[in-house]
Parts: sequence; structure tokens; C-alpha cells
Amino acid sequence: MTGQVRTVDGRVAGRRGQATRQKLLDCLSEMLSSSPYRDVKVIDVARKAGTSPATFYQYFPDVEGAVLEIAEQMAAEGAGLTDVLAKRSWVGKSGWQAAQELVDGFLDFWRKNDAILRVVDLGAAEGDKRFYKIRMKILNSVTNSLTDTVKELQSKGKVDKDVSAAAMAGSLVAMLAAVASHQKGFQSWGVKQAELKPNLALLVHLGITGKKPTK
Amino acid sequence: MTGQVRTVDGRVAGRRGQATRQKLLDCLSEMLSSSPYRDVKVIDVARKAGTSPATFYQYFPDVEGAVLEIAEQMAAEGAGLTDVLAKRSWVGKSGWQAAQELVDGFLDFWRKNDAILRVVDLGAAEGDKRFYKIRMKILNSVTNSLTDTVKELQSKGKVDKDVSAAAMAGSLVAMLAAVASHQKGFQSWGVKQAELKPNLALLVHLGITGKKPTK
DNA sequence: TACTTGTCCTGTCATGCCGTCAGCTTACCG
DNA sequence: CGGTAAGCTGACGGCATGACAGGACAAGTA
Repeated sequence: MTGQVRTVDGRVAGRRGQATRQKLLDCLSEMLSSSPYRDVKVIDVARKAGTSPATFYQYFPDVEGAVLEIAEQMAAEGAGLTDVLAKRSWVGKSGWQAAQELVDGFLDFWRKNDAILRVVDLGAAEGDKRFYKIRMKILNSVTNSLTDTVKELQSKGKVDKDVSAAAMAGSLVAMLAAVASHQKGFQSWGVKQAELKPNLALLVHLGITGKKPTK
Repeated sequence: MTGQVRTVDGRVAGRRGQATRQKLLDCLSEMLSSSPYRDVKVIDVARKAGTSPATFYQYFPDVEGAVLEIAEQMAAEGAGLTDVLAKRSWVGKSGWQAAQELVDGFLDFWRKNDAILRVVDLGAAEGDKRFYKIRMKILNSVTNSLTDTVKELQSKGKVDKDVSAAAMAGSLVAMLAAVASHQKGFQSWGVKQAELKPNLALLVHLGITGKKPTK
């Protein structure tokens, strides 16, 4: 899939090299969780990995490059977010359940990868196409799936034709991503997870079907 | 209100000093729009302002500190976001209009201040309480207003009691903020502003009232 | 064992930014 | 005109960056 792992100067990395490379990625990942993105320095990552800055630059052009690598790995994992939605009916109780599971899956995934996702989000918002692409990769499976659902419901006459399926799906996904990345904020503001989830599910259901769920 | 503007070492800033300070803030602001947050250096800001790095450190402890200052200024401005909502009825056509105007105001405000808001969002997501507070300051007026609306509708029996007003309002506001900060993303993905806005308004209306709008 | 080859890592260096300080200049006031 | 405080900067030690050459190491060959 990735073909071959290569160093910056073009050599192919062997067993040992790949291990070092991965260790650097892991340490960077950890670092991103514990300190602000702006303050993450190559030298700290290298020290944490028990190696030297020069080694880091052998495998990655800069911190951004390494972050992109981590994000790619995560994106592959995140493709599974959409499994929940496959072949789901959005009519009746089944729809309410689909909405709930989508919300659950999303929040979990985000909580697990919040540090990287933060950086990816920033990069995308700043207009960096590489980050933007990865963000798409993660969100697209869900967005596309939801878009299809809306279109299908529209063709059956169950949803107004003047709804833009893509815009609706995109907005809902953006909402999920935003709420997920500010989960802590909600909590310290007095909103509990237990309240948050059903409300998000309700909004998703309302947005997709245009109707209140039958619970 | 702010009392007196002071330098880092305690002196009070006079006319000239305040002008320099403001110029630094303006240049920083511009810089944030044109290059990634991670790459904004004090020396560049100072150069752009026609002064020296030492001067920067006279007025701000670091880049973050200056960003907070800009964000404060913006937050004051952003308090006006809620004007649109004051004394609005969410019943009938008026509700649909309120939703539309809210979305309009939000997207405009975000587009105007996207660079700072990006950084504030990042800081908040990273758990920095100072950034989190400012984010609240900007969003709270809207969130609270929406929360009140939902509660009012609940007391009149027009909205289900099991909806958490705060969670719903918070989710909607988070959605608006997220979509706003990825406006460019939506566009390059094939979703036009003209489609986006009504869909967001629809979602807001659905979330607040639980019903489709009468247009 | 000695030699070769290619991978892997680091010491070192020039460069550039950070953050601080002493000290110079400028403005204001009696 | 002299005093005082504001305003600014040159210069410096410290540290991160990013490049390079060369040493360490493993594996294969004879």
C-alpha cells in the first residue's frame, strides 16, 4: 500500500530504521497530547525517543511532515467509522438507533485521537491542502454515506426536495467533529456527556429525516 | 474598563506606546492570516511593524499573550452577534427568519475574524483556560440566548421536556462555528454558500423548535 | 577471520530565533 | 533647563533548526 518506507535522502529503511521511525511517531503523538502544538520541538521528540534530532530529520522533513504521517495512519483506522451506517434504514426505530450509534462512534473516535485531529483541523482551516485531504478522508466516508441516505429519502418523497443533501450531511458531520473536539469544554460548562449524546443524535435524526425520531 | 495599559515591566503606556502596541497587534493579526500559526515568529511581527523584537516583549509576554489580546478585542465586538436574537419569536415565519439571520451573522463574523478564531479554537481544544474563556465569551451570548428560547418553548409545551436546552444550544452553536471555520473547505468540496446557509438555518430551526419552519 | 556493502545513527557546525538587559533617546513637566 | 519616566534598541547567551560527513553496526561473501 505505502510501497516502501524511504528516508528523506532516498534510502530504503530496513527493520531497524522502521522501528526507530515508528518510535519517533509514537513519541510525537504523545507529545502532541501533552503540550501545545506550537511548542512541540523536534529536539524534545528525539530526546523522548532516546535518539538525536538528526535522526528525526532523516525520516521526516519537519514536524508537520511527521504529523501528516500519523494522521494518515489514523485516517486508515477512521474509515471504519462508516461501518455503523452501512445498509441502515432510517425509518422508525432503526433510524433513531442509527443516529445514536453514529454519534457514539464519532465521539469515541475523536476522544481517542483528539490531539492529532486538533492539528489536522488547524491545518485544514489554515488552508493546507495536505491536511485538508486527510480531513476529507476521515470525514468523507461518513459524509457520503449520509448524503446518500438523504438523497434516497428525497427520492421516496420523505424529505423535502429543496434540502441540499451534501450541505446537510456536511453540516451534521462538522457539528459532530466540533462537539467532539470540545467535549471537555462542554463538560466544564455543565453539560454532561449523557445529555449531550441524545441531543446530538436527535439533531442528526432531525437533519437526515426531517422528523422527530420514534424511540 | 481595561483600567490602564501596562508594559510587561509595569510602566504605564502613553500615547506613543499604545500606538506601537496596537501596531504590533495589527501586524500580528495580519501575519496570522497569511501564515500558519506555528510559523509566526516574533521577529517577523516586529519587522513588519518597523520595530525590534525587544519592543514586542515590552508589551507582551509572548505570541500567545498578544493573540489573547486580539481575541479580547474581537470578543467585545462579537458580543453583538446576539442582537439578532433579542426578543425574537420562534413561532411561525418569524422563527425561520431568526434562524436565517443568526446563521448569516455567524458566518459573516467568522469570515471576518477567521485567523484569530482558528487560534482561539485550537487553544481552547488544547485545554488552555484563557482561550477557552474567550471562546465562551464569544459564543455564550448566543448559546445562552438559544438556551433560554428552548426553555421557554419547553415551558409552553411546544418542545419535548427531555431535550437538554443547554446541550442543544451548545451543539448548534458548535456546528455553526465549525462550519464557519471550514467555509472554504465546503466550497472546494462543491457545496455553495447559497446552499449551505438555508440548510444550516433549517437545522437550527429544527433543533430549537423541533419542527420544520414555515417559510 | 577479514573484507565489503549498505543501513543506521550521531557529532558538529552555521544559521537564525528567543527572551533579557543595560543603556540610550525622547517626551513631558515644573 | 534639569529631572523623571516612557519608549526603544543593540547585543548577548541560549537553544532549535537543518545539513553534512563520517563512524557504528549488521549481513553477506570469500
